Amino acid sequence: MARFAKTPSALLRNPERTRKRILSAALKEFAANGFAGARVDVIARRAAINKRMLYHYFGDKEHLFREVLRRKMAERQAWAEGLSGDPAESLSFWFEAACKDMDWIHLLEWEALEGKKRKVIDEKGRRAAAGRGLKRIRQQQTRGLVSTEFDPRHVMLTMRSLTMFPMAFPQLTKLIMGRSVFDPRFQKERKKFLKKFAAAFRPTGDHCTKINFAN
Amino acid sequence: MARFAKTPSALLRNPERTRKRILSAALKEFAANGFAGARVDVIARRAAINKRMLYHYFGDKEHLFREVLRRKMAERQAWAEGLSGDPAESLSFWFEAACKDMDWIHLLEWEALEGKKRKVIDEKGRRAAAGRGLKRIRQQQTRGLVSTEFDPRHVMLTMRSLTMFPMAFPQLTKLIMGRSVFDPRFQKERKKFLKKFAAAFRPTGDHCTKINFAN
DNA sequence: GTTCCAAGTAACTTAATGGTTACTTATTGT
DNA sequence: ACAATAAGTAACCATTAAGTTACTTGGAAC
Repeated sequence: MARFAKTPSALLRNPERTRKRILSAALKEFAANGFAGARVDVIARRAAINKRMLYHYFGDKEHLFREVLRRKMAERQAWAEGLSGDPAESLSFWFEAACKDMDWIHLLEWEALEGKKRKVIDEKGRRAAAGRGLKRIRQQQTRGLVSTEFDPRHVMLTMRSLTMFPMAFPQLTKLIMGRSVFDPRFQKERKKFLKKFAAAFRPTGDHCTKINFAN
Repeated sequence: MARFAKTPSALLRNPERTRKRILSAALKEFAANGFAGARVDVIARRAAINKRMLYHYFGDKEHLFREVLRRKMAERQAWAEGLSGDPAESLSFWFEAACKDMDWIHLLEWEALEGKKRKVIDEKGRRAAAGRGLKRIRQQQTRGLVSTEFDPRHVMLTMRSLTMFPMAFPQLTKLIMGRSVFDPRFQKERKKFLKKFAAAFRPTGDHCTKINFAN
């Protein structure tokens, strides 16, 4: 039962460590190359494990892929729950999140491109998460922070668009902005822009009253 | 010189037709599967030509890919020049364009994901096209149709985001909207939303005067 | 009409890659 | 102590897919 000191833990068998190594290597590889482009041997090499172990733990490439996605999904969903739903805040938050976690953006992008065959992963959970997001937007509408002119679904889709697009299409962003999407100056400017632009979601009717009300 | 009627043209040698067949089959295959995922044999089969001809005309897979991209780029750039730069109009136009030409969206998406190694195709031409777009936006600013509060580059990036995102991430759109991105109802609703939302770009300050002016 | 090159075909080579076989070694429950 | 099982390794296999070799044929120029 007890593990003796003479056995240097780094060299001994350690299923947990092996699993983790495989998963994190796989995340990088799948994010960088998609499912079809990912190389099982590369994952094994980067995880510093024998390729056979990968099949031992995960069955095959497909299952490994799904497991990687599942974990990212869960991480991300949890990550999002603390949000108020105020556009100005949400936009900044999600934009920053996208900047910090390119792997996530890439996985979604690969899913969009390769996923026509494969069924959507964790559809139930994601639909539920989307539902909670919509609810938060509706709350903001009743509080007068988001215009009731807009369908909450369209608001949400729009916010996703604004926050994810630059990282999803870095080459277009570079062409338009003249700066790399990773350039901190771009990120700062963009955040500032989004803050201003968030006003677009606020109630602003034909009558001046609403504007004054919003502030 | 003269071609005789007895030779049924469909069966005879015809370099032009062969090239075109290869290119259009390649477009479909690359758009659907990216560079790494595309299968040369599939392209050949779909083009109803011998695989060897593909190498005869285009050298290798890589060159064929670049040629396909180049052509789409050119087509698309030409396609865009007739635009005024008015947000309401542009948003509708580009959104509709995205709906109608999913291949284009996909190619850009593949470029974003796979293009880290490969250098950007036709960078000069695209940068120039972007520059012309920015100019149009600046014109709209001086005409008072777009707020001078916003950096034209950010306006452009925002407009691209709004118009391309749903098609680029159909699975997210489906999760949020509850409808397929191909559902005509979605497309119609979205166009209506974008039309309203275009107001976000119009000048609208802290003073009521501008709102009245905008309408 | 004969020569010559582009257009076209079929069969092959080579390398990569997902997955497996057959084996050894550590750990653990009894 | 000792099966039984889980963790781990190395070499192998089957398939696939990009690219080639070696060849034939149409047709335009002279």
